[in-house]
Amino acid sequence: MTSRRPDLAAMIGPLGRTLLALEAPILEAHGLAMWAYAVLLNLDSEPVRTQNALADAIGADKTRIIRILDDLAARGLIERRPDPTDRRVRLLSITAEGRRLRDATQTAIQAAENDLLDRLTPTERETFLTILQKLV
Amino acid sequence: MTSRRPDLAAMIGPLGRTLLALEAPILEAHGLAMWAYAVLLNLDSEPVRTQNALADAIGADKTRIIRILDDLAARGLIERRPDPTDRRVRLLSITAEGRRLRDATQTAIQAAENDLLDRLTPTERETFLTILQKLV
DNA sequence: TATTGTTATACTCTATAACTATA
DNA sequence: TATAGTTATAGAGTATAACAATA
Repeated sequence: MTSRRPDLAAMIGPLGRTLLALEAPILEAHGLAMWAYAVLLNLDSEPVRTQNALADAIGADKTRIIRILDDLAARGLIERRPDPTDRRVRLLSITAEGRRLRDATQTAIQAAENDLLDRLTPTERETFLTILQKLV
Repeated sequence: MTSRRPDLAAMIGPLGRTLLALEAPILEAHGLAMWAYAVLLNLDSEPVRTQNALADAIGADKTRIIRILDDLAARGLIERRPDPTDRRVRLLSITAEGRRLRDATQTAIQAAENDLLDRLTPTERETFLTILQKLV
């Protein structure tokens, strides 16, 4: 017997597109491409070893993030230096300015997302976010 | 003060990719491309007037679905005939065979999705689906 | 020989613009 | 003139394969 619910993907897909459309102008206003923002989000205090690992972490592919890292480094938002112990690998870290930009952008984005989440009751909202984290 | 939650998009995005990867082999096994499946899902008993409307409904663009409709029609899964009252527009309807294929595919997909949803308690699962529908 | 990062290339997906046929 | 559908083309995004440096 079919459960007769909408497909999960049929809901997640459009929701994702909505969020993307919501973020696009905010990202542009902050001078960040989507993947650049994803990179900044995944660079925290501790440096990330290997660009490969970073690419995996954000669901991209290693060849794709190179241009993005070039740009971010050129703008002083991240630092990319060779690992002294293995000069093949690059240690990636976010700079103070990068962190500032990332946080400002995130604040704006989450504010926009909150407008959407306001359709939910506070409990629903809490539950939804918890479950999402559980699924991802 | 920042809420310090992960961005909604940062969770929906990867979840969407996961679902896509989950569906890909199932869709292929049933001989359906992703957008073709989306079309079949949105065609129910009542015919859809204008391809434009259908494209909007699935978040695609009118030029994109034409090839897909051609293919589906050639395979007898949908019917596309001119509206007698305005011969510019096409009336789109799903055939019995199309419905059969769509339902079989959906059953398989939802079964796969259920494996993922099994990480949740029954109540969480219920709430999650309800909230998702509310947001989309 | 294997691995990290890089570059160049090919491929897919999507959007834009121009065309037709109807109205 | 405006609209539905179509086609052709260009552009963006992504993946594949080959390369250099290091281990």
